[in-house]
This record gives sequence, C-alpha cells and structure tokens, in this order.
Amino acid sequence: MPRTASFDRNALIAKAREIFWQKGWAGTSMKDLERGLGLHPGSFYAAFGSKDALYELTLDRYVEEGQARLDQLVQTHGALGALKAYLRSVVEDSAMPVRACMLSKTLLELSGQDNQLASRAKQHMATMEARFASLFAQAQDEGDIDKGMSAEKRARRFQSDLMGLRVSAERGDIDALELADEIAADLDRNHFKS
Amino acid sequence: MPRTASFDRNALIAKAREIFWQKGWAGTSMKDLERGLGLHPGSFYAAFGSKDALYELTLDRYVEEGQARLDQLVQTHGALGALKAYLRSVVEDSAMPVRACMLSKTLLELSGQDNQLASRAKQHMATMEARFASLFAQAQDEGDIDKGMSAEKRARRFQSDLMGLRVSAERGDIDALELADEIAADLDRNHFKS
DNA sequence: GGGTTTGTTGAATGATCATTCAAGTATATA
DNA sequence: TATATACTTGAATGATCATTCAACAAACCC
Repeated sequence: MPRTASFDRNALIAKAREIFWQKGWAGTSMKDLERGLGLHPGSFYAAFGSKDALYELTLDRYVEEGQARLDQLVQTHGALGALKAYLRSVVEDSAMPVRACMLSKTLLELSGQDNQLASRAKQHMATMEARFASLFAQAQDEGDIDKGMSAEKRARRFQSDLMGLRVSAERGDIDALELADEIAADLDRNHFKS
Repeated sequence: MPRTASFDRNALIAKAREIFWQKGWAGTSMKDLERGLGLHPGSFYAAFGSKDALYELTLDRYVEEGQARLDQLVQTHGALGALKAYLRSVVEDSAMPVRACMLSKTLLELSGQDNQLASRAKQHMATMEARFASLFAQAQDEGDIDKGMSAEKRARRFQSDLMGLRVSAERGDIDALELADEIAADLDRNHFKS
C-alpha cells in the first residue's frame, strides 16, 4: 500500500556524520543538512525526528566504525600492533573529512552547555577506553607489554595521547604522522621489559 | 568634555574569556554576554566592536596569561620543572572554568568552518609550542634532558600530550592529575640519559 | 552653569534558527 | 484501475541570532 522511501537511510547517516564531524553541532544548520542529504524538512523530520537525534545516530555510527576499523587492525597486526597502527590510521586516512576525533569535538563544543550529546560522547569515550584496555591486557598476556602498569591505566594514557595527536593533526601545520610514530614508539620503548 | 566609561575594560575581557571558554563561540549568545558583562548592546558594540572581535581579544588574553603562568613556574622550578608543573597546573587550577584548552576548543569548533578565529588559535598554538621548545632547549643546556631529540620535536610532543590531557580532563570521569603525573614522569624517564 | 561630547539604553532590524504541518504526489495492494 | 497509505514538498511558525541606531543621561571644559 505505502509509497517506499526514496533514500538509503544508511547512506544518509554516513553523509550526516561527515557533515556534523566537519562543521560541528552548532556549525551545522538544518539548511546544511537539507542540502547535504537532499532532504526537505518534512522528510528529514519523518526520517530522523530532529537534528539532535540524527547527531546522536551519527555519533553512535562513528564509534561503531572506529571499533570495526580497530578490529580489522587486530586481525592483521595483533593487539599491540593494532594499537600502534591505529595511531597512524587516524591521521593518514584520507577518507576522513576531519583529523580531530568527533567525540572530542562533541565533548569540547557541548560539555560547557550541559548538552546531553556531550554525555553521550563521554560514554563513547569510556567504551573506546575499555576496548583499548582489553587490547593492552591481551598484549600483556602475549608478552608484548610488561605488566608493571595496569592495562586500564595504559589505555587511559593511550587514549589521551591519541586525542592529543588528533587535535595536533587538526592544526595542519605539523607532521602528524611523525608524531603518531613517536607515540607508537613509546609503546615499545616505555612498556616492554625483556 | 566627555563622560567616562563606567566599567573596567580589563575586567570585562577577563569575564568574557571565562564565558567564551566555557560555552564556546556559537554556544555564547549576545544575551549571555550582555548578562555576564552587565552591558547593553550599544555599550558593548561601542567598547568591543563585535562578538568576534571580543572573542579574539579573549583568545589573546588567554595566551598571555598562560605564558605568564609558565614564566612564573620557570622562576620557581627551572625549565624542566616548569614543564612538569605546568602539566599539573592546567588540570588542578580551580580558578579555571574549564579543563580543556581554549585554543583547542576554538580550533575544534571553528576549523571546519574556515573561521578566522581558528587560524588565530593555530597561531597561538604555534607560539606556545615555540615557548615550550625554548624551555626544552634550556633544559638540554642544563643537562636535565638529553639532546638525542630536538627541542622542537620534544615541544611538539609535549603540547600534543598536554592537549590530550586537557581533553581527557574535560571528561570529568577520570583522574587527570594521575595522568598529568604520568606524562611528567615520562619527561624524566624517557628523555634523560645519565 | 551652559554646551558639548560621550556613554548608556532598549526597542527595532532583518537574518537565520529548528521545527511543524497541510497539501500534493507516488506507489503497492486489492 | 481505484484506493489506501505512506512519502515529499515548501510555505509558515515563532524563537533567537548579532547588530544598529535614535533618544536619553551624565560628565567635563569653558
């Protein structure tokens, strides 16, 4: 009976993620989204409910894709290798519209206004941190990293360095790959006792 | 002949810096500024020209005060000691309205929209980086840090770690002081060859 | 103390914001 | 092919945005 929607919802979310990621929450207007997604207001609100709801969808999607990318790196490089490769991948992947982490951008833009999207970003950061921790634990079990410091603490430090790297990369006037390699080198130099 | 202004311009800039720093550029409305500064639109525009012009003033002020704080730490702790103390100070200073660096917040919010304030933030970051580099060079001359890596590269890494630390601190659910101490410890552990 | 100059006030401006909704359109079933 | 059921369209909404400006008030010089 009904008419079928003419758009690919998944593709629209991906496109919206790109727009939000690049221009930020306040920096993205409904007109930007209408133009970028090719959707008129009625269709937009029927499909996604609100600008905020779509933003949240893109945040979730962002983390899912980050996890998937990390999973792939684990399969090809192992736990420690994946962590090191991830550092490079976030600053060299040309498919990414922006260098800085979308979670960081969301947190910094909205935490001062008590926006619930900032809380969501915090949650996702904790999730990523836990994933890193499990990889550090795995690397410790494999003997690639000593057990002198807990996997959780290492993960926290790793994520902090990662976010710093990505803010630095956003500047555009420094060699982010070199910086990524330095951080990666510290994972070996600083953590491995033979 | 003229009537004298009834407000302390310096104090207003300081207050505006607090507001902008906390709520961000788009998150701060003229109504927020009018309320926060106690200024009606006419006076505001007579005094500062525009919201953007005031934001730029506060950015400049922010960096000046950061440099002054760093200078003071150098006098009491020396070059390397100041760098380590600075890490702690940015996350423990309760006078600061926000944990994250205002330059990072500005860069992440506005670089995707080609706003000139983002360029200004980049400039200031480069200035801070140069200051860090001169402190690392001084520490090297004093024998506190080995010369196996250039002061400029160390500075770039230090600033990256610093920004990561401050983004992490913005989350509020982690022990930022512990993280600061870990980064500070690496300055010794990783860089000193006896 | 009058006149001039400057600060202050707050209403008005036009733009843009996210969102709503009624009218129109296309499709799938019957 | 008729009808029901969604999707699509775009004008309208009311709020809020940064900014302007004309009227008013105060302070300093002569």
